[in-house]
Amino acid sequence: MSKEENLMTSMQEIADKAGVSRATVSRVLSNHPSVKADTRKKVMYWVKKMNYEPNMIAQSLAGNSTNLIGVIVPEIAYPFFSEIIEAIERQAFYEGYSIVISNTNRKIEKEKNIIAEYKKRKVDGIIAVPVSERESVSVYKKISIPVTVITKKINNFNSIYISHYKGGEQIAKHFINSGFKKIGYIGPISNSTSARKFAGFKDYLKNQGVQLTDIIECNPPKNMNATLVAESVKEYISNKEIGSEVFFANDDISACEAINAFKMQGYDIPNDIKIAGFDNTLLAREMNPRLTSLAQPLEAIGKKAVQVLINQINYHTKPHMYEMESYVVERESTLNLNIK
Amino acid sequence: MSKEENLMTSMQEIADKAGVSRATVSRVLSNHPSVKADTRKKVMYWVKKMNYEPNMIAQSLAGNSTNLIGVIVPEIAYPFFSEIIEAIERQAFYEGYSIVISNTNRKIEKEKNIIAEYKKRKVDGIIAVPVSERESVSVYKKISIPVTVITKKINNFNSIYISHYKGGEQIAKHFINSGFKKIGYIGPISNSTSARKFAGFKDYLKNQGVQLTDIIECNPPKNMNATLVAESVKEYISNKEIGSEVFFANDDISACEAINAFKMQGYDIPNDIKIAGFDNTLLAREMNPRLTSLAQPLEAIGKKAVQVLINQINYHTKPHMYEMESYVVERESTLNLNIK
DNA sequence: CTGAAAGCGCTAACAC
DNA sequence: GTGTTAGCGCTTTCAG
Repeated sequence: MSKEENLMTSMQEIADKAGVSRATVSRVLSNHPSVKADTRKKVMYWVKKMNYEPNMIAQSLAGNSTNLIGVIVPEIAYPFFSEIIEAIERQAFYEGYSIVISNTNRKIEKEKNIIAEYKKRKVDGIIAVPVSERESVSVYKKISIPVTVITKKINNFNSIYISHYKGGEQIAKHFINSGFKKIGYIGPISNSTSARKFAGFKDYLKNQGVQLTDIIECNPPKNMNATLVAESVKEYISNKEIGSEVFFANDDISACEAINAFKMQGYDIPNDIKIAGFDNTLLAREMNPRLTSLAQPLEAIGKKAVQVLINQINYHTKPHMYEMESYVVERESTLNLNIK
Repeated sequence: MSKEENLMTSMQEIADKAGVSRATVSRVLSNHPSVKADTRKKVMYWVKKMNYEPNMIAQSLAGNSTNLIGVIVPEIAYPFFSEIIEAIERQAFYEGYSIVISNTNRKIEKEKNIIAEYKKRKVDGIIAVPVSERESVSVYKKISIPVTVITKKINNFNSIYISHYKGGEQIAKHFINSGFKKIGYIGPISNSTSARKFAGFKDYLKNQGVQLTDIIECNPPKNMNATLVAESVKEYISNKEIGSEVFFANDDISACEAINAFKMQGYDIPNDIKIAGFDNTLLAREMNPRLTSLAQPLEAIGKKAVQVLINQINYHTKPHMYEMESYVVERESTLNLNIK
């Protein structure tokens, strides 16, 4: 029990073995040019032999950088976010960073705690989906850590996002090009982000002289439990005849819920009613029928977020807005059988 | 530009303001009992006032603990894992730990890199879904970091898992109780984990005197892209008439793929063919029809994993096997309309 | 009960 | 080119 803990090979040991100073070992390891090839070789020999691995904690303390990126999302388990996270992890790993992740559950209090935690941990930067444009942002401003915002456009922050308005337009355009005349909408109509999809959708249709036949309003989902959507649909159906051939549901999960609700009332998808979703998550790919959905380039968003953040960390680049391109992925849920 | 970087309030500053030594501040902050109430108050006054936050990096270096848990999963974005991750995050946060996450993509090389990274980072412990029982485990053994394994049972490691064999049995039992006679299976029959589900399923049926009517073999999925399952199903159908009323698909994603394939061939689910999945992920809850599925208690697994790991970290507890209870969640995909 | 002092393992001027 | 010397910000004996 006496001589424990002396197991970690430290830089000093390498220095001793190689007959040089710690500084030289450090130089070799960080590829400092001014080291004689001979010395470098000697040091590397022992590094390999002793299987030396630098202690990142010590490096961080001395060097002022943790190579850690903090990631803040509302809900890790919603496929939309988990797919972005996967992309972030991939790029971060590639760039030599690790990621720490937390869930806000859309609670500003939790978000504040997370940020405080990340600050104490000295993460080099943060990639975040802010809970609230107002409250979150004021917190982000106070901390002196680079923050890159994703999926939302926030002034004075590096932001990587798609235009939800355009996304709505794209769906509308797709519907019209597919020959649909009677078009409906399922989702929130007033919550900020969701409402923008709706606005783009509605405006585009209006410009084309198309009136929305049905609007099934739902509250914005507070979490992945979207059963409210199914209920809204059911309630709507029981009060009113469906006049639409096709619906745009505000996100994939809502689309799934709506499909289930419609089916339960005897409607067949896509024969009686067609539906499109938004986000193009795993749900859209696996649903039956497979879901037409507006694809956000999740892989690209994650990758870009890391790149932009790292730039911000290293070069203090000025905030910039990166609007990514979205596109419609067509699948069976909106097959227009009349047209064919 | 001259006096940058002196912004962080350090412990020394608090000590100065409060007229005590750094040691005392440290004691106050770590709730050391032997501090006069008066002194404590004085120190806390300045801590609050200066908004002091300890530097965790320094704490880690001095104190030998990072309060970091490394999490290793095959695929962050598969709902099964992302739901566990969410549970892990919740519990870890509650216990004062942060989590760093990486994807192995089921590649042993990536896993080794991750472990090396975690080691350099001095994570206090690791929660892992090993890529391979043989190879991964030998790596885990070498590092001197507590490891808790989840979703698999590995000797000499704390393991939190369900019995896949029993899970298979439970599905079989459920089928029989539901009055099904002609039963089929879709999935791998030889890969380790998946094969155990199959074994339990098959054995239970056999004991009940039921022969499997159809076995649609698929390779174990190498990632979330399970289109191979749909192809296997299609191919099977084209060669052979389906003789089963109900199928057990090895996981939810396979069940979804199978449903899509069956539908494409004109079968209605659940009228013509019933299907059950495994894992009870988001997919099962949202699929149409909603999927009967064997539920792994994901929340419980994640929570337990954190608790067990922390115990292992603090008290060097001996490895223990924690077999969690699974259960069938019945939904529309296996509705037996003949029985009603 | 509190302070002084010795690190934790590494980096980065600054000398030689 | 390489070694010496200060730290980074905190914890923790050891005295007093």
